[in-house]
Amino acid sequence: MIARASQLFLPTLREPPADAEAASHKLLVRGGFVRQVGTGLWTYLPLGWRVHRKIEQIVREEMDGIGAQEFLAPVLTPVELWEATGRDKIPELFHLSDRTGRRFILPITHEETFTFHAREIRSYKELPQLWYHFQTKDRDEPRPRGGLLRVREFIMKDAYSFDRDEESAFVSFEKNRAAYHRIFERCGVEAHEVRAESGIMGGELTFDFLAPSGSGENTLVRCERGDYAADAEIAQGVPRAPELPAPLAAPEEVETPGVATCEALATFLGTDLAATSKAMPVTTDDGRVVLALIRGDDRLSESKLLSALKIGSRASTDDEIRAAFGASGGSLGPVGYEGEVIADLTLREGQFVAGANRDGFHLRGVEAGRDYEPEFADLREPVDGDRCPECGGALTFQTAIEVGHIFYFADKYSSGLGATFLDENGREKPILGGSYGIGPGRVLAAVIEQNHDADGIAAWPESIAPYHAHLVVLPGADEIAEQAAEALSAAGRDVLLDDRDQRAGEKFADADLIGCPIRVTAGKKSLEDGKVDVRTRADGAEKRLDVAELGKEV
RNA sequence: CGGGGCGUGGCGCAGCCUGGUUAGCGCGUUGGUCUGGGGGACCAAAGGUCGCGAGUUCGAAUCUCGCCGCCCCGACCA
Repeated sequence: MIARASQLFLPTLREPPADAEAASHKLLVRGGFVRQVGTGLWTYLPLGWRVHRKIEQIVREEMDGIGAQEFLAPVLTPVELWEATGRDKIPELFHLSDRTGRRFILPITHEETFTFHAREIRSYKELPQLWYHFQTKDRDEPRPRGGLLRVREFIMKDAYSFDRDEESAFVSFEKNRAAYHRIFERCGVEAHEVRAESGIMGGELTFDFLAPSGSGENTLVRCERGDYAADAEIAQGVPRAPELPAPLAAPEEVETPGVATCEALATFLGTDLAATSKAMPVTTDDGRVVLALIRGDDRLSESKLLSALKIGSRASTDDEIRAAFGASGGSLGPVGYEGEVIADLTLREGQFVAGANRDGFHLRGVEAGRDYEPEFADLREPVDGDRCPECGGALTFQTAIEVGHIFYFADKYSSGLGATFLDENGREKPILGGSYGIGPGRVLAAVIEQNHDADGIAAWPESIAPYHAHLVVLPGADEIAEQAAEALSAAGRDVLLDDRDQRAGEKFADADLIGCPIRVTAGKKSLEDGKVDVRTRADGAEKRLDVAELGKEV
């Protein structure tokens, strides 16, 4: 097809909006792909919507390819469905009422609605089922940010699988997982599957797809050799080995006046910082004071602590610490502490310096299992310099965007909503479910984050480009430009024919900005030899081609 | 929700501290002339409740208070 720029609403800007920071945010606005309506609320302009739709189509083809059936469920949802699963308390939900006072919510995902429909499934003979739709999600986000990176309203492709047993559910899960890899591949976005945080729930099977990006809210940790990838919130890096002093037969108290941090302690004693331990008392939501113990050179990962304790917690107050330990922060340690101690795995072997629970004193030679009995868990934040837990290779850290998420949740929704089936033996069982989400808008933003330069988007992958070719028409070359456009269009290419009455420089700048994979220029030179210049946006390679060859060559 | 910042023609900004003629500048827009392969030049023009509301004052874009909106950091994130 051929679109004429002179007739499009294509408001490109020379300067990025003052409040934009993320590259994708700046370029999407400058290139006339999107415009902001309010915080976290965006309109896709025609150019942006074309990209969105192309991404949708790829997702649709891959979902259909694994036997998924496309639905369309409503946004406005009776609150009773959400009360049935207990999710009506989620703070991100928008609530509203109709004129008679009936209450509704705007869904953040559609598990309830699809499980509601799954109640029509009566027999094991109707299973498995895999359903999906593209539908608007609304979320009362505490802080939308970064243009399209985190928004309050967006379209998501969400799919729901319904199976009779775990074995079957696992097959459904694997199908979706494989489809996701194909989707990101086809969209030209680099995305890595990582095991995601299971949080307090635990036991659930969940993977994120993270796209490395200049801006984002996740940190992707990967092994340089490609055999390990995880979100930093759960990644298990292997830290360097500490230089431990000669072991002692029993802990030995040393006076450490005025030493309040591990750094000061290591300096004072002349030991390796990694040979000290850091005591971080936390108070759980149910009021217990738990001593979290990590190596002196590490930072406590709050997400890992949450997973380990299976309950929320906060740093204990000075008063709570004094009451529990009889000492103040800076001199705390596990030895002699009556409460729970949860220690990082790095402290399992060896002797470390720890607080003595006596102000101004520490203990040398403290050994887990001998001097205190902790529960062990992975509690440390991985850091640059850690080694791969699989192979010992170097780990790299990259900020990333979560572009997809797959989740197996068993009967979590079907039990609340009463979605059951009868098996061969006539026994009623809960249907087992999983959900699979992709945000096309985030994919779109991720592609730009991964493909841009000083001039603009460099370039859209062929598969999702708003147009395949940006045809720059210079004065006098209208006729040959039309022929070139026809040739490209006949070959199945989408053509943006830039027939605006603008300077050459502006058209070239806009072409670079918008980032179609190739730029075709018809100008004065074309009038002499009937050829046009074809330039590849990604690498700047340029060649002159006969109009007749265009369809074949490009 | 805590911290920081911003709000002035379509876009990007100055003016505010130290109140005082018709509120400026660049880009863009409209008309015109010349131009024409990397955001060209010149001429003319249109376009602004200075976020909203109170207050102080003879007088408020400017000072005070309140509210709203937007951005960034943090908390949070099914």
